[in-house]
Amino acid sequence: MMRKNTNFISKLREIGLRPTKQRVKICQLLFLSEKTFHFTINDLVKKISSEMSEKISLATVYNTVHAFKKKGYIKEIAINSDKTYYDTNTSIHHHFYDEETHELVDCNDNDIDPINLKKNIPGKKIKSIEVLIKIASDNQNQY
Amino acid sequence: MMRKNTNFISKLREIGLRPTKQRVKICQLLFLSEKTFHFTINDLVKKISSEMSEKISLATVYNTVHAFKKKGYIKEIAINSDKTYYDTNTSIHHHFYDEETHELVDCNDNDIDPINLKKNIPGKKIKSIEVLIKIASDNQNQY
DNA sequence: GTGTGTGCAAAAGGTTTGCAAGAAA
DNA sequence: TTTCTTGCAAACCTTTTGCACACAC
Repeated sequence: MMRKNTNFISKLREIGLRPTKQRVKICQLLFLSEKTFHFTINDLVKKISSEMSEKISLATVYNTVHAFKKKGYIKEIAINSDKTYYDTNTSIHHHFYDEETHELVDCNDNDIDPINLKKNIPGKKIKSIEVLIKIASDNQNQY
Repeated sequence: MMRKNTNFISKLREIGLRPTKQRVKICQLLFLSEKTFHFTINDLVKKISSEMSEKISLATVYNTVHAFKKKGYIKEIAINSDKTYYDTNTSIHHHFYDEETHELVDCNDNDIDPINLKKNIPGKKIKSIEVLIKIASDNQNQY
């Protein structure tokens, strides 16, 4: 436990961020568990207030999440939605998005063939390739 | 030209929408050209005000676009939560998204193999499969 | 006339920003 | 002491909503 926090402090230092207690706390919430997961800023804020007496300012949460994203510790998932979804799994993988429940589920590597892109855009570099599979109940219309 | 407008009126009637002059105008802007294109609500509003003296209320633009989407006349593209992007090309196809210019470019069918999904989620139906390829200049970092 | 659709302004929801006070180096 | 970070509130932007008036049928 102490061990973990020390790791987070190094982790933060490595990317040039001062290990403030807010950042270490957010690190714990995002990276302590083995399992990766998806979250929104709101999810994270709720998690924070359920685990701490003092709360972390919204601005700080946004700042920290942006910094982690910039450093590649987390990924943003492309979904047209009213909020931004993040993923603590930064490896290349794809998602199912349930339009009704707004739930996001990982799509296993075995479940989809690798995307084979035959075109490049001159002068441009590919930053990411994401597949989003939108799903909904079997027994209803789209709307 | 008159011919086209008459078509739009039928098109609207077919899906149970009264052909008001606002809806016909938006039809013209979206469907008159052979070429399909991508747009945001803001793009559309600007187009409207550059072509009409009277402008169409924002609420009406949103209502109309939502109605068209619901009826399958246009498609929403999953990119991120900043704004909603629409496509007048409703066929299955994928996109390049330039993170710097925020430009959206169609990915040709020949440029990418069809997505082969081997997994189903029980009780759920697949509504869409979208591939988004994020690109940026060759000569810079991600941010 | 009846029922829809439009326009306006206000509100909502998520996200960003400016700045003073506080913590880390 | 200097520089970075936090917290707060206000600002922002896109999208939604409520309601009176206007239009389509």
